[in-house]
Amino acid sequence: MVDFSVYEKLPLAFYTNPNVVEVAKQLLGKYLITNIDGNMTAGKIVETEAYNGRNDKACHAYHKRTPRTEVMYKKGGKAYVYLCYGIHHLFNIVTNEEGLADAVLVRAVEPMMGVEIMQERRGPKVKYKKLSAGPGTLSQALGIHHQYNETSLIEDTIWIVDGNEHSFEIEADRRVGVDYAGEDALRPWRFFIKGNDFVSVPKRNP
DNA sequence: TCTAAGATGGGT
DNA sequence: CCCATCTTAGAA
Repeated sequence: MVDFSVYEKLPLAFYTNPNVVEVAKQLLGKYLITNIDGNMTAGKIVETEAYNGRNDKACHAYHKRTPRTEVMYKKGGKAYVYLCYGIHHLFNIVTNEEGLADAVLVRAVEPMMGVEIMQERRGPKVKYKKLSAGPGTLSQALGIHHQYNETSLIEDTIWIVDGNEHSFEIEADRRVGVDYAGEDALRPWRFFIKGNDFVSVPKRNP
């Protein structure tokens, strides 16, 4: 079992980066940790998507500030968790400075710690490789509910550490499920670790 | 007020 | 392929 206490929590400056696409790539290989209901669980981030509030129609905050998207306008380093299809709680990381609404959707993690807890949360019939291989399932596995919207990632409920993993290749492809965004749906803003078993959707053939 | 649609996932 | 399930945003 890995001792995560030796790793440093990512500082606020990591999240206030004005380039959300860069942050989405940098998040790959980092460990997302939660301490919820007295249970510590962690997963390696293996798939992310970047969303830009100013030039990207796929972003919930594109040219509009509403109660739901308000958190994205805050300073980077907070969680944006929203309910999708009335069922799934999708976890995003708010980035950029206050007033600039960018976020990174975490689409998949590889279980690293608390696997028994994750299995318990997901149910007994779920196979290991399906524990956290998707944006809805990883939230369930890590215990992230939309009540954690606006949670600071600099505190001790949900946070991210740098495990100094660099031995992987990054692949890029279109984002999933954003066809409504027209030409912006074509942007290659989904990033994932090549060959990782927990990536939710394989790369399209070019 | 009313309603359509949604950054999904699991089952047939 | 079908559908669960409910908030949100935008229309009326």
